[in-house]
Amino acid sequence: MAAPTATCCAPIAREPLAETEAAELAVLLKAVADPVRLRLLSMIGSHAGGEACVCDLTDAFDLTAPTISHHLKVLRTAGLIDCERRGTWVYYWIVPAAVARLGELFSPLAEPAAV
Amino acid sequence: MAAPTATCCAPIAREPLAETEAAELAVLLKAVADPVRLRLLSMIGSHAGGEACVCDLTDAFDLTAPTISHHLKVLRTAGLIDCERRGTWVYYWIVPAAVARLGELFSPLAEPAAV
DNA sequence: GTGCTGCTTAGACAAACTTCGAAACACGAG
DNA sequence: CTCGTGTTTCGAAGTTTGTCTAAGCAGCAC
Repeated sequence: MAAPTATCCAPIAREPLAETEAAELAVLLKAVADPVRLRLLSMIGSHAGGEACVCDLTDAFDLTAPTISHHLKVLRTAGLIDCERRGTWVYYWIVPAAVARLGELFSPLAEPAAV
Repeated sequence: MAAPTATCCAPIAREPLAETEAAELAVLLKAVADPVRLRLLSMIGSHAGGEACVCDLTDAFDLTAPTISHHLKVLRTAGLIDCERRGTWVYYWIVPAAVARLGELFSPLAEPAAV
């Protein structure tokens, strides 16, 4: 930390991800790094009208309702989806800005690394 | 499970993520859903020449060498990075195709949900 | 060959995550 | 108001993950 060894290779010229930002993005990624939540997100996103109610989502899985509710809460806490109660049912929809941030994250890394 | 209630909303017209594919993508996402691995990936990707040696990566963290090696192995197992030993040191670089797949995953969901 | 440095593997443990069952809350119907 | 349905919250098991120490393998210097 104090004195670089200077025997290996050049130090990192540009450190694109600070420790704080990495932790913040990891929370976002961890929210989608689960098969159930990934499918939930895609179901909500591909649903006609851009909204899906919990009952539809629950029926699509072999999981109990509390489990689905928990996963939805994780996605909502991460800011990836939002919800509203309309009468008996609760409807969920995607927050495009948050999802777009994930997509943009990997764009610069996907290129073949310029000098 | 057996009989759909048919009282709530329309069934999902298009289910974009099959159970198998979701599980496969979750493995990929879980590999980057960690602050340390996220920073490792960005460090390797932003390093001059597109390659980074382990000694540089280890020095940048307050973690022991085995821990860094473990995280690198997770990224390598996921196919996101590759490595080669050249003499004393081991060099890592990014596999652009694998990273690009992550970026493309969120593109259709980031749009404001067509009808 | 012997010793030193760099990196990985193996095993162990604490923390976090996923899932469940039971209970509580919200809303409409009668 | 009371009841039934839909959804969330509350604890509690079982599993996975992140980190460490100790040990092993690979290559350079002498």
